[in-house]
Amino acid sequence: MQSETVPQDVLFEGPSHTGVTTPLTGEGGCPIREVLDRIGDQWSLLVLAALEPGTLRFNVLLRRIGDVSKQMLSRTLRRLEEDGFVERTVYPEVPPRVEYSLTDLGRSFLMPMRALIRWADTNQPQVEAARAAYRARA
Amino acid sequence: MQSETVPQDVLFEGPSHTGVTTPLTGEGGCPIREVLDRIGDQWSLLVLAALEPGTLRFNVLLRRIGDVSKQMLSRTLRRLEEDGFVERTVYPEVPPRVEYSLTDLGRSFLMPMRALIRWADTNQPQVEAARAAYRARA
DNA sequence: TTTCATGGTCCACTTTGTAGACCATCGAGC
DNA sequence: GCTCGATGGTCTACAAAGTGGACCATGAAA
Repeated sequence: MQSETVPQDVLFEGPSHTGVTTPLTGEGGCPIREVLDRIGDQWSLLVLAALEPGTLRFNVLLRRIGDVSKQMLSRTLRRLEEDGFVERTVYPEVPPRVEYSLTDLGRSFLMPMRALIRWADTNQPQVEAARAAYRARA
Repeated sequence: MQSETVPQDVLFEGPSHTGVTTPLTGEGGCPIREVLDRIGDQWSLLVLAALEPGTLRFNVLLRRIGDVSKQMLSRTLRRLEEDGFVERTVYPEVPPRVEYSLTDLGRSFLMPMRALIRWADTNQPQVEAARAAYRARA
C-alpha cells in the first residue's frame, strides 16, 4: 500500500543501465555512497562553491572559507583534483603561485548543488520552526 | 575582468530576499553552511534515502545501512528529527518499538537530493577517468 | 640584513566516531 | 521458574580524523 504510492526505489538503484536495486551496504556501486565519498565531508561543497566565480589561489581560498585548516584545504583540493572537479596549476615563481579552478566536470556539478542550496534557502524557515517545536516538546 | 564573465555569485547569496552576497565565513546565513550543517555528514543522506520507501524501525535501519554504529544512527536520527526531516513514533510495547519516517519536509528534500544522485550516476565514468588520469600522471 | 609572502607538510593535541558491553522488560521455550 | 532472545538505546574504552601552529626554501622589497 505504501510502496505502491512510491514510484520506485530510485534512490538506491545501481548504475541506471543495470536496473538492479542495491541496498545501501557499502559495496555495489550505490550512487549515494558515490556522492558521499566525494562531497560528503565538511569542506568539499564549500570549496566548489568558493571556486564558482573563478580561479583562486590557495591562500585566498583559505581566507575566503575562513575556518578550514591548511591541511584540510590541501587534502580537499587534492581529492577534488583527483576526482576531476578541480584543476591545479602551478606557476614556478617565487614565492610559489598555485591556482585552483573548476573543470567542466566540476562546473556541471554546480547545477544539482544549486538545487540543494535553493532548497535550503527556501525551506530554512520550516527547519527553524521544526527546531522550535522540538525544543518546545522537550 | 574575471568577475564580469561570471553572471553572479548566486551560490553565496544570503536568504534570497536580502539580495546580499555573503562570503562563506561561518556566520551570516550562508545557505551552503545551512545545507552542510544538516546533511554534510557521513550518514544523514543515507538515512533519508533509506527512509524513502517508507517507515522503518531503528534496528532495521541499522541493518539496512550496514556500517553505521548504533550511536551515530541514534544521533543522526535525533538531529533529523530536530530539523523536521524525520518523525519518530514510539509504541509503548515490550520490547519497545520505535518507528522512523520522513515528514513532508523530509520528502521534499529528496527532490534536490535525487538531482545530486542522478548527477553522480551519470558522471561516475568521468570521475573514474579523471582518477585514472591522475594516477597516470603520478 | 631582517622581513615578508607563498604553498604546503609535520607534529601534538582535541574532537569525532566506533565496537561492544550493558540495561530493563516481557514472551516463549524448557 | 529459569534462561534466552529481542527491543532501542546509552556508556565507555579505544581508534580515527581534524586543528592550530611551527616549520621550510626562496627571493624580492625595505
